[in-house]
Amino acid sequence: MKLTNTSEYALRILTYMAKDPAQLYSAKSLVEKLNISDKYLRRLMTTLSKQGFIYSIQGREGGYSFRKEPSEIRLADVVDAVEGMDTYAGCVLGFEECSCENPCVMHATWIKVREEFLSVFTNTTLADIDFEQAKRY
Amino acid sequence: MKLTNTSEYALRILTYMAKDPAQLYSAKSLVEKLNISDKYLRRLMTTLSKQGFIYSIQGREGGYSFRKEPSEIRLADVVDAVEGMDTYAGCVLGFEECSCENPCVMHATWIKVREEFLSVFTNTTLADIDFEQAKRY
DNA sequence: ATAATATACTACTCTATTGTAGCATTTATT
DNA sequence: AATAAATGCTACAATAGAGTAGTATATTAT
Repeated sequence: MKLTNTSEYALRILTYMAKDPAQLYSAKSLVEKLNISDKYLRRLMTTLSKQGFIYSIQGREGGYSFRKEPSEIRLADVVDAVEGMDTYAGCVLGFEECSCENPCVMHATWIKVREEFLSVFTNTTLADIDFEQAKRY
Repeated sequence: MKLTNTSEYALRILTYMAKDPAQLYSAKSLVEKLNISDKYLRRLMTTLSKQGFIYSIQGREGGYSFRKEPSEIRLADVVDAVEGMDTYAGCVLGFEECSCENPCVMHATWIKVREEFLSVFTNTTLADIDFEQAKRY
């Protein structure tokens, strides 16, 4: 029950930006705040830009800002964009053919966990985050 | 929300064996049934043996059988033995210092998912599996 | 125009997981 | 004792994710 580092980074970045969504953020400022390596963050920002979450503005005084409203960005959308959600929707034992109609022995046990994950990640947007309760960023 | 392949394999093997827990299983029979490569399965069986879940009986007519009762093997124990549960207990954004006292912005959202996972995997043993409902194995 | 400052792109390296090959060891059967 | 059939071990190969380096491109201020 662990996202890839890349998904973690993407969520770190976008949740950080969502706290003040109108601002323009430079790669430099994000790197300093979020403890992600410079080059890797830049590459990820390009991905997030191409996926339509953010604008990237090149040149001096450039940076990144939201293209979509935070309320229109679900956590699952972010994960899906950078690593794909397919893995998270699959069988816990790794069987391709597993489904509710053709379940593996773990299916009934696992589905409770999987549904909770999918439910939280599809029903939570960047605008739903309670920034006040957090002691970080 | 995906286990490693190795964890998947370990659970495939042990849940399969748990359906008829008194039996002695050869590596060959497990490979044929469970679609795991021969060498990798053997290595994994040695790990599961060293971790105390199963006996391994060498020589002709050898094989593997349960050392612990299936009712004493929790799913979390299996995952912990082959890949460690630490990753699954951590912060969704990857912050080392994240906790309920010092939460990240995603903490409240993520904890619901994490607790469901930990609860299911620590409260389910190999004996709790409903083999009748499964259409596989 | 030029310099400064920002992002974009491509290719490479590093690391951990996963998978494979070959040989060694063990034990029952004959 | 020899053979056959099983597991054990060590080293290597393949792959994917993560991270790095260097160069190219774009834009603004002067």
